[in-house]
Amino acid sequence: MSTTLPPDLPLATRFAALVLDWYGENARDLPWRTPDATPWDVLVSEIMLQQTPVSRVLPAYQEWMTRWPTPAALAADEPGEAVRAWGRLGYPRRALRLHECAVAITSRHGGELPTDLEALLALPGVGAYTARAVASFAYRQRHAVVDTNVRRVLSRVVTGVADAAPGSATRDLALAEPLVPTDAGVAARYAVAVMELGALVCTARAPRCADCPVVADCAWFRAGKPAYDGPVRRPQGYAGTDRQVRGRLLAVLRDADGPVPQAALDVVWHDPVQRGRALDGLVTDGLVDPLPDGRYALPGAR
DNA sequence: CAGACGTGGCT
DNA sequence: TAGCCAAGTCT
Repeated sequence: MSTTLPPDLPLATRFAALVLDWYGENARDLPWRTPDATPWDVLVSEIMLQQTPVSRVLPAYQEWMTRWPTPAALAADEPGEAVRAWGRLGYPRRALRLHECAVAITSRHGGELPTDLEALLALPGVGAYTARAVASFAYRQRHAVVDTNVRRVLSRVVTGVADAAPGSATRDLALAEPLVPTDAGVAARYAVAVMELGALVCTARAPRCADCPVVADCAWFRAGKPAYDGPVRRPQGYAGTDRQVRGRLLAVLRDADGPVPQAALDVVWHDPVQRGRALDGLVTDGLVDPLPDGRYALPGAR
């Protein structure tokens, strides 16, 4: 990567210009980024991409959008079908919330995604990141859009630290805001560009600094790429947890054509106490419906 | 604010 | 191999 930008430009100006230029040549061709992508397309992709890699989202996304191209289409179907189509993307509550989103959008917003941040934030499963992502990517508004990629990039470039400490959304936005270009359209392209840089170059594991367009402005690189020495992140353990049991229980229901007997669920985990707790949790979350006859099913229309 | 919440690929 | 990591949100 090379640049001929004057080195005396303010960091914010240089950073945005360099990242935008890089994005122009290195952006991936993803279906939710096409010019004809609707706000609904953007929202569905954002929800699916929460904690889930692009490679796994791609096939599920294509199938989902073919089946439910509009919020009204999804709202007209049963929530259990959304959970089933979610497949093995993980965190299936997202499927349920996406269905709730579709219902809310259809009933309260005439079937169109709202355009203002407050209304977006009010939708189920839409938080500080996703609301700004939709407002920016779909409506070309000017917002600081901060996800884990952006947090890492800014931590390195601006703060000079290898990784963002677990922090508040307020602090993240304060760090990101000064770098956002003034013009809304430019800001929207900048938002996706910084994320892309974090996803492809300024990665968590083995950053490709040699290919980075802003390496000359990176405080972390200039400091010799010191190792992260901040607060230790909590372990992410999975084996043996309720989450694993929930996953197995739900997989049985996803793969079944209809309601299943208790016995079909009992075989997936040896410990009846943990199994019962996990099943109760799924019912509480609305991911599983206990039927009057003792069987269990994915949530129906009710 | 810390912890819960899935899943699979990569090092 | 075991652990790390992936476009977060909710409580």
